[in-house]
Amino acid sequence: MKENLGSESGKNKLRRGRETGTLGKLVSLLDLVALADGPMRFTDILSSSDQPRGTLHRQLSHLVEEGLLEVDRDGRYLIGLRLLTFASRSWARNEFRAVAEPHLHRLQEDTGETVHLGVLRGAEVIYLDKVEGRQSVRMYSQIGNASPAYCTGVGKAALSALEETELAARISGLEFRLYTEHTLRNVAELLADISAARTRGYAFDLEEHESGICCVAAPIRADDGHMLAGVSVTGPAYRVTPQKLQAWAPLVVAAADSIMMDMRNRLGPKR
Amino acid sequence: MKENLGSESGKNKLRRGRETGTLGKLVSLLDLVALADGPMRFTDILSSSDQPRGTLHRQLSHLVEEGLLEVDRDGRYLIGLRLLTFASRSWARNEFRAVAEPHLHRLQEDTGETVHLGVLRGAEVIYLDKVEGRQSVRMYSQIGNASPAYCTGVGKAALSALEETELAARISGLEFRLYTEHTLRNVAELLADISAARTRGYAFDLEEHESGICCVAAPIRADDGHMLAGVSVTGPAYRVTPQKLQAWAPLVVAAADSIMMDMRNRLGPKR
DNA sequence: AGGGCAAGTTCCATTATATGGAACATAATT
DNA sequence: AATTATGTTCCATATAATGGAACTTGCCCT
Repeated sequence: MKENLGSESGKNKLRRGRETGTLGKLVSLLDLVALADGPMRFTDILSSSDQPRGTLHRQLSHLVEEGLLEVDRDGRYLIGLRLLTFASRSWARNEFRAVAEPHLHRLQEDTGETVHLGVLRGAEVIYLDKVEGRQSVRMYSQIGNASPAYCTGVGKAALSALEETELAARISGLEFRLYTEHTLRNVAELLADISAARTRGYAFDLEEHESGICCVAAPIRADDGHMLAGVSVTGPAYRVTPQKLQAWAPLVVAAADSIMMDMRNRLGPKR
Repeated sequence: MKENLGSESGKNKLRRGRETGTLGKLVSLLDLVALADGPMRFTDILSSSDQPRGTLHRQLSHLVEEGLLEVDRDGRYLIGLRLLTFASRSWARNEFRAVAEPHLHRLQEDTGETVHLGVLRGAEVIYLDKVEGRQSVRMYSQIGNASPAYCTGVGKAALSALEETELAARISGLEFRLYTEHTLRNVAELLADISAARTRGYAFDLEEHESGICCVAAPIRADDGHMLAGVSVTGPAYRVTPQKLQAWAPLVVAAADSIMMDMRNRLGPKR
């Protein structure tokens, strides 16, 4: 019933990509529930997925049994706390994050604004850390969040570290959602912006993702380019002028380079 | 209502409780990798799980394909960032956490010490939120972390809100690991402590989980007792004397009650 | 170097597991 | 009370997972 097409020997990069059998279907369900605005009833899920009722019911039961989903007292499904526990460990033991942390704090102190660390996954940025000035409120708001690379400073900075061909492959067929009136509209605009960022060595986000929010970001090439990431300084447009962003750029680039160096020299018991 | 014990005609070979088929095995793998101290090589996993090589290889490949695991450049496996993204959404949309947040901040301001919010899952506490005073460093350190209920203030407070029979069921057969010299040693000691907490209305943790760390915690009964949780104020023993803990107790209880009330009155479109 | 050995990957017949249609239950609505 | 929407269980069948073995690859050792 599924995509059994696709050939034999050789890596088939199907557009549907995933060929992970049972797991793929279950993860799709997790995704569905995670992306919903709130708890979902059985029927909501039934109509959004194309599984028959019996099948869906068992799949959900298994996910609940494993703690990946939970059922509230009204019988509605939501993402389970077990995932939070998994993520907690993942984050706490993340070497890159740990190496970067002191540099993020220094950058925060030097600029007084919020500092972000994010890694590139495909054409998305996943935020790994965030250091704010005064208020520690909303601490988790960004961490773990995945945003399109084309409209974020960290994303564009990371993209600018890619080879031309690799870059083209990643952003081809991208859908450009207009978050604000300044959001880039298509591949051409994005390529131009990235090209500029590449020659400068850093990227800007001028209210492209969220109105009133600007940032300057620098790329981080870690693990021989196997991992691409970025660090940024972000603030409200009324306070963070283009001149300030420009002035901060060297600091951001320096922080990114320091992180890269530390990653290279990290104490490896192995390797 | 869950527990579909062995039962009918099916032949269950494995004694292992969960009967979630393929998913159960994959989640066990996730657990294995998540709990490891660092990245695991294929062989490490092979020897820790009892799967044959071919099988394990495919399972890991599927997990990687879905982003639940990742492979570093040395071919070692670690927990994938995709889980962080799932968790991020789970956390951001968690109604209980959102309702509690303002109360946590007020409690933090009133006491000047760190405030925790945790929910009870089985005999474990999963920390949902944390509000610190000055330093916002280590922000994630607790969130998502799962700790035994018997040695944490939040855990014992939540346990004290259980019915006797339910309580007995949850803590029977518990293994008591001695984290410090003050950690409770067995069910009897735990029951006595919980009994005292129940009459008081709040629980203490006097360096039972971590040396030099004390706290006072109150239980939160939400969703008609369907969900049990707790809120606590924590600090270093040299600064947080038993007298101070005692003095804070009413504040903590008040915060817990306020959260409970807010949960009851939350704007429910449904139900 | 090259021989030996461990680590990692692929293959495919067999078997276990997931599937999905339909019957069965339960709650909501009139 | 009847009707509809919603949730749950059952079981023959189709599908996907299994695991033994063959096959690479990379590393260490004399």
